[in-house]
Amino acid sequence: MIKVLLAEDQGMMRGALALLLNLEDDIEVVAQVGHGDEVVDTALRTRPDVALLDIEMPGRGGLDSAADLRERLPECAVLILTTFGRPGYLRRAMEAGARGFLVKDGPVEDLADAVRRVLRGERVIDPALAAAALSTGPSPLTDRERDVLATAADGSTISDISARLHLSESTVRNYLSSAIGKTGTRNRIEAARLARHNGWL
Amino acid sequence: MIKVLLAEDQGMMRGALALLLNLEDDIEVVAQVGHGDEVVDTALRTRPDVALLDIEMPGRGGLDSAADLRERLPECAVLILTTFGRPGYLRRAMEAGARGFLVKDGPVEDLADAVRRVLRGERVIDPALAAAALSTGPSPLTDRERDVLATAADGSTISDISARLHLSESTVRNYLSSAIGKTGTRNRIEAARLARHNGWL
DNA sequence: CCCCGGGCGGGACAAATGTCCCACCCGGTG
DNA sequence: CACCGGGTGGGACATTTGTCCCGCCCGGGG
Repeated sequence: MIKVLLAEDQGMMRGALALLLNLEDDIEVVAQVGHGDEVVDTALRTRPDVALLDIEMPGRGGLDSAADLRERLPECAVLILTTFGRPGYLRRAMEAGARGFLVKDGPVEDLADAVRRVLRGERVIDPALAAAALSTGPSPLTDRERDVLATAADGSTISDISARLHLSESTVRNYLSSAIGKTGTRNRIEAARLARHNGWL
Repeated sequence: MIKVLLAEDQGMMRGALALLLNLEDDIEVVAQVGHGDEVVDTALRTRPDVALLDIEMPGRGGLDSAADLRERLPECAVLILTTFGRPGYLRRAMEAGARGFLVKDGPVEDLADAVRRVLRGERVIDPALAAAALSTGPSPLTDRERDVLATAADGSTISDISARLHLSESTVRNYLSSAIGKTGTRNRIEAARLARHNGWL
């Protein structure tokens, strides 16, 4: 029996997936969590063979949780399940030691299959997605540029950002300008959108 | 046997929900579509008792499809199922003649229950959501303000917007300024975010 | 008939944004 | 040691954005 931990914040999705996996007679969902902060604790308690992690979760995200699990429970295979096949997400998932990366667009049948395959040690990745990730390349942004861009994304002004990040307004300007330049966009909004689309935030 | 049409673009979600509903012994999913444009045609062909519609779908969205169904197949009850409980969505859903409005956050058990209840003629709406929709009020934006704000949301400059909407730059400026004023925000980014959050776009 | 709101546009102005310089500090690397 | 990239800031400047006027046209309601 394959023991699975399911981490997904959307209740209906979580419940439906759990039900679906439990229908398989070699799979058992031993734990469900709806918040990123509960992943590691629950995993340590329930010792799953596979952790199925959503990326966009409140609290500690799926990618960070994956890295945590890698460290605290290395025998547990991590399978990322996400809405968005962003290149940067895939890259970070691999760096965090995930064994598989599944997008929610695909057919349900893929899911149980992917669980079995990561447990056998296989890597489960959509080839088209892998190609996209490689062709997009890694993020060109430095840490600070990423911070500033992420903070700017909600409509904050320069002075808002400088206050929140404890930087001078000049510095914020410079980082924004440089992020805009590196992303080849025309203003902070386009830059933030592109960075988000590529999974760089 | 309750015949259900399921419209949802995310493959895994659609499959899981269909499977879940089919487990109920008084419910049968007679059709599944992953694109808004197929809703009405499929409904006319399969004559479902209840249409379960996602709002964010490629092609014709769930709200527009709901209105279409109301007209073309009035005996079919519409149940909206959405990720975001935006006040404006709920308002528009009701105006489009939907009989229920469910958010995907809730427990799976709610789903089959909601299907049965809308079929009995009941209205299924989360009371907290209804209160939020009423307290938020209807959109203060005029049609043009909405168009301009929606076009501005992706980082377009004034001249981009004016070109795309066949308006002069002055007019675009004026609409943006007025939308910013009405939303009580400080710039187009905040205005667009607030409008989107409230389901006004 | 008058008024009002909405669509459309012009002009002038202030504020915010984006660009391109400059400078300094620091840690790592050849 | 010299160099380089990253983090941090300043200053000057052009462009864009946002605001507040103004005007015109139209249709609907009192």
